Amino acid sequence: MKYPFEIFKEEVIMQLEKAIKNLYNLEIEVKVEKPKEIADLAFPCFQLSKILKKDAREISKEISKRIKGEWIKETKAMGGYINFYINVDKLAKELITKIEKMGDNFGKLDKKNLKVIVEHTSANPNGPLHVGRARNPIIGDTIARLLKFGGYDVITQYYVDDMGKQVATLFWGVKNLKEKGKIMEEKTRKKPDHTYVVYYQIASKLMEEDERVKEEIEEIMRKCEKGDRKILDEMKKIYKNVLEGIVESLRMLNIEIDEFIEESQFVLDGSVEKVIKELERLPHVKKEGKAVYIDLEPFGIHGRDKKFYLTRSDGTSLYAIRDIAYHIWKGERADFLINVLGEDHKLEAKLVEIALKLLNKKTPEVIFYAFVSLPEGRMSTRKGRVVYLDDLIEEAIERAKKEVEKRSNGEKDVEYIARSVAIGAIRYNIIKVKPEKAIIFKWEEALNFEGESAPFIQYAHARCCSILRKAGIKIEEINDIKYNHESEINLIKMLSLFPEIIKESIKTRNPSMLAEYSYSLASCFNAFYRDCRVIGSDKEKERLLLVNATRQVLKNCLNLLGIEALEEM
RNA sequence: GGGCGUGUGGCCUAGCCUGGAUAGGGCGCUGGCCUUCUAAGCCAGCGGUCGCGGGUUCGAAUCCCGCCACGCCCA
Repeated sequence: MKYPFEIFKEEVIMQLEKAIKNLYNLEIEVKVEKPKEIADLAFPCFQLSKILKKDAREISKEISKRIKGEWIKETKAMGGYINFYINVDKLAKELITKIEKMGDNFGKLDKKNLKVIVEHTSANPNGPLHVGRARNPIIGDTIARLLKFGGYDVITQYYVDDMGKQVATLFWGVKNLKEKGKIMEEKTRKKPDHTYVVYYQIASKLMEEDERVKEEIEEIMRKCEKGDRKILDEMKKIYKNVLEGIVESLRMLNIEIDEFIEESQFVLDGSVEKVIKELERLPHVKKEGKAVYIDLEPFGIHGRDKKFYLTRSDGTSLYAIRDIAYHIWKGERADFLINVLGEDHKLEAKLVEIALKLLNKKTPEVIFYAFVSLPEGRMSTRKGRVVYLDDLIEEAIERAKKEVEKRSNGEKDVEYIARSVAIGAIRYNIIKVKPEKAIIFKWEEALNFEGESAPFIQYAHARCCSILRKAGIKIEEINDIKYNHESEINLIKMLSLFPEIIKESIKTRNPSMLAEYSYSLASCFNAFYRDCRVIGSDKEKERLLLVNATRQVLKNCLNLLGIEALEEM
């Protein structure tokens, strides 16, 4: 299926290719661009100018005379550029009809029949999620929503590290501090992840100070690695509570994860052992006693150490080999894999990739994000230097509530609106910045409700709804829709770009592009709102159609961003 | 020492893959706009050597090389 702007673009390219062929007998790959305000599409003639040894201005004039098509309203030669202008009447009619007909599906791309597993969050269940890693679920969830919209079959997975140091430390803490009554539980909060993290923090501290504690925790880990079901089950009883808390936080952010995959699964079902055996047979894989490692020298990795250990000298598995087993398992269940990981996992991911390639298995595409740190440095659960996601959410709701109450007429659902605004603001502020850029957390920025923010977009959507509500009439089909005002035309053109943005942000795996578009669309609508009276004007009916189309596209944007499209604010 | 990433007005950020017209936005600041569809809005203004140096090109924020700073990592 094709959307109007796409058809226009294809027509332009076809016409250009034809004209160039006829005029100069040249076959080149034509690339058009989307200039800001000058035109709807443009073609620079400088390359041709060089080939033909002819003034670009002259070329643009010659070519532009030969261009015609049903979507192209006008072609202008300007300097060395050919500018194309879309037939707005045609666009308005076809676009608005399409939006009306497709509704929530407008912008969707054709079914691909490809299955993708998006792994995200995968935080150690030793305490609540903190803001430092909050980018992970938000990026992951938005990518998953985008891919679904783009016609892929998507499954999201959370890989639970249930046998690592963090969970072992938590487990030791609960066993020795809680059950032996060494510390009293302070129930400052209802969520279990917050009550449990205290044991983790104290146990970590004890482990640093006391060699015996360290030894006991290591013993727990060794048992896990050997696949001791009893201790794994015991540990699960504890970390499961923390995980529930994490899931609850995610749910607050409108994030649901389809599957939780436990790391221990791959030890218990023997797949880790199998992978080790397979790897041992390969070149570059060597042994040092019982410890198996990959020699990284041939792969261009020149750190201080060039050995990538997969097992310990006692033959037990290391984290990496379990990760490899997990990826093999995942790869068999999907056509491609996407992982969202913190930038601290760059090397680990590289090594897993090397191993998977050696085994001739699917490698994941990884989206790395840089950390959100505090002005005083990196966040750390262990050190207690953190801002928890739940605190951010709570504070955001608190502030949003004040804003809603200011505007309340007594009939609004203050709780619901405040919650949606708060969650929207948090999600938007994270997604609008591209993942690889480091962020320093500042409350006033994270809780911004003005300008380039979710509430701005939600507000535009609410305005659309309000107009439609007040108009109170059914929107009828109008045969010859005609828009003349500049703000109307700009809005239509902006609406027509939505499917293009979907395509591009999926292709580049960059949801910040969608965030930016949503803002531009809202902004464009605000200009229309300023300039064009809807209710009571002699163009009321066709303007209502435009408002409704805008409402729909804004809603689709917000859905993709995991933000509530509020009908009133 | 090595690898990956980032560097755009006081602060934050888009654009970089795929080079193209005066480098888009937002926050903050200054001034203005609520007797008509929600002012979480709108308008105007101030503010930029696109980290630095070189190269490629008709043309570089964008590509290449070198350097600097910051972030993450070297199990």
